[in-house]
Amino acid sequence: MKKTNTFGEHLRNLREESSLTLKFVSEQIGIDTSLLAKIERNERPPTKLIIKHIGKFFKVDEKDLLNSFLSDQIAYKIIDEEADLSVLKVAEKKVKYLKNIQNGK
Amino acid sequence: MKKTNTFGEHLRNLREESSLTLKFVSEQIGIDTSLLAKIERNERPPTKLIIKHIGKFFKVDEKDLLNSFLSDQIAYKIIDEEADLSVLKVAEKKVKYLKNIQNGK
DNA sequence: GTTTTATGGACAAAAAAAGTCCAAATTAGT
DNA sequence: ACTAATTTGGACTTTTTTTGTCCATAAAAC
Repeated sequence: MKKTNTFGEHLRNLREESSLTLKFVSEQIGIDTSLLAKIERNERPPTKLIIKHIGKFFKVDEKDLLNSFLSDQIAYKIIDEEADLSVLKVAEKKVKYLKNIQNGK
Repeated sequence: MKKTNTFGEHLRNLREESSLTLKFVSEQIGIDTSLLAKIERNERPPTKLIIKHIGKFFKVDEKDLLNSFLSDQIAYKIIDEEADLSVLKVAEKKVKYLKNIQNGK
């Protein structure tokens, strides 16, 4: 079974499994070392472009990374709004509802 | 059973049920008419402060409104990232995971 | 103990959000 | 149909947030 990790943790794992330094990876990816470090610690969000570069560099599916980051964002939002998990259920219904509207009711 | 509505739809319902105009309500709430109209049509997000004022004005629970808005945000994000609903499940796990970290593992 | 690696915070530039204004469109009232 | 009221749309300005870098300190490796 797959472990539940944050995006940053996942990224750090990828890097450490290949025994690479922040400096090296950040240079390959084209961002500052400090920024990459913060992304790994979930102190800064990655941009879509950075995610793309990460996917390419580590040869992992970009879409998976995007989804991982998206679920992080949602989780962090729930936490810092101190909201109940039930909003996720409501959100799910709304997605379906809104998609119906987009097509034809 | 309660209908699934977006925040804006809910707000519009509240206003129309009391037969009030955008102009009137927006003045009470202290924002421009145009802005309130956009919020009702989900073209602009309400700020927390605006939500507070709305709650006060219509005498509905602010917390409920905040949750309603939060689930909207999540739903819209899922839709425009074209993500699968499964990210919600992942997000749920992450919330639990992150809350554990915050306390003591 | 020196060199490499990682972290923290301050800062500047760029991007996004917030709100207003006003004009155009739609709806209601007569 | 005419007028007045209401709602919508978009352009614009100001504020706030985000993004990324730089540099100094801390920690780890050698």
